[in-house]
Amino acid sequence: MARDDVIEDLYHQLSSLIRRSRELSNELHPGLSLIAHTFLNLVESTPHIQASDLVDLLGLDKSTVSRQLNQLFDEGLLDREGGRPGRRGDPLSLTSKGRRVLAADANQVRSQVTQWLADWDSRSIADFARSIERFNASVTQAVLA
Amino acid sequence: MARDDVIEDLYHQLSSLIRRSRELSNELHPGLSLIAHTFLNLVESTPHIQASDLVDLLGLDKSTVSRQLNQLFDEGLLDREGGRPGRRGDPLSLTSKGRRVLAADANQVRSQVTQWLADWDSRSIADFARSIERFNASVTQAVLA
DNA sequence: CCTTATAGTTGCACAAGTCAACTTTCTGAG
DNA sequence: CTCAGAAAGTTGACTTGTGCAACTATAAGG
Repeated sequence: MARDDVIEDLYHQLSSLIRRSRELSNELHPGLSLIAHTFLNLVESTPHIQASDLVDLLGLDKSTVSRQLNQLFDEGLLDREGGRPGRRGDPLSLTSKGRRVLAADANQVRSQVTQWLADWDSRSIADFARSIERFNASVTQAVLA
Repeated sequence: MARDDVIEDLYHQLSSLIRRSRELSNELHPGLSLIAHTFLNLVESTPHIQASDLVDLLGLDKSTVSRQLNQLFDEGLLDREGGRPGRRGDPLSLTSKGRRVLAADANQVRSQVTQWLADWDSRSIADFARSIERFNASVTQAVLA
């Protein structure tokens, strides 16, 4: 297969995947949205993370991050250490409810994905994950360049 | 690595990819949206395709398809053979402008992806595409079951 | 202290989707 | 043949995630 065709093919597969992403999200997270899960996950795994870090890490607009965070505050999943909205550089942390919800969600994700991939051997899954990672890195690099 | 960890890892990679999908789309299609590209592509490659086929093929709501199509009509990229809006089962086709725009866009996509994947060998790209395809199929199968 | 750069918030707009209600248009049973 | 009901499309109201720009509050350095 010529390189152009290989690339064309990848593009089509990628498109399908992306088009289905909303559906995947819904299946995966009956409770949390993908973006909420991502936020909670980052907060859990990154001590002293603050809003602006999320902006950088996720490449989102600060307004998006602000609103998303406020929603998580309102739902009682996240804590603004110090509790003062608008306070610059205030470290974020999970509430115990947040920890619970995130754990439950992660569980759900794991079992859902496990079900999807029932007939994949672990090697193929790992290879797939590596490919995506490499792809993400390639794109990042190309965009920065 | 335990299977759970492999799966967890895949999930994270998948999440990153999905989160970036909007960005990817924008890079890829300065002109057409991903969804518009998909529509035009399907219409081009499927003789006598009609709106309801798009609904089935893409798993979208008919209202979404209807609006999307009408936008493409308005932009003069698509033809409703017979020109009667609302007519059931009316076959869709590209206008010459549509054909032109699609070709240009496909070109742009190809060169953009080629640039991203500059240091991948074709084999890896093909493998990646196969993995996504398999993944999509696995999900479909699991959802149907 | 006061100025200024920056973090966070808010208003406005938009794209893509859903759902449900409605309108057309076909079609098949009588 | 006709007309009732199924299917295809359209439309309206709403949701979610996003960006941009203008604004406000805050921290920090001279």
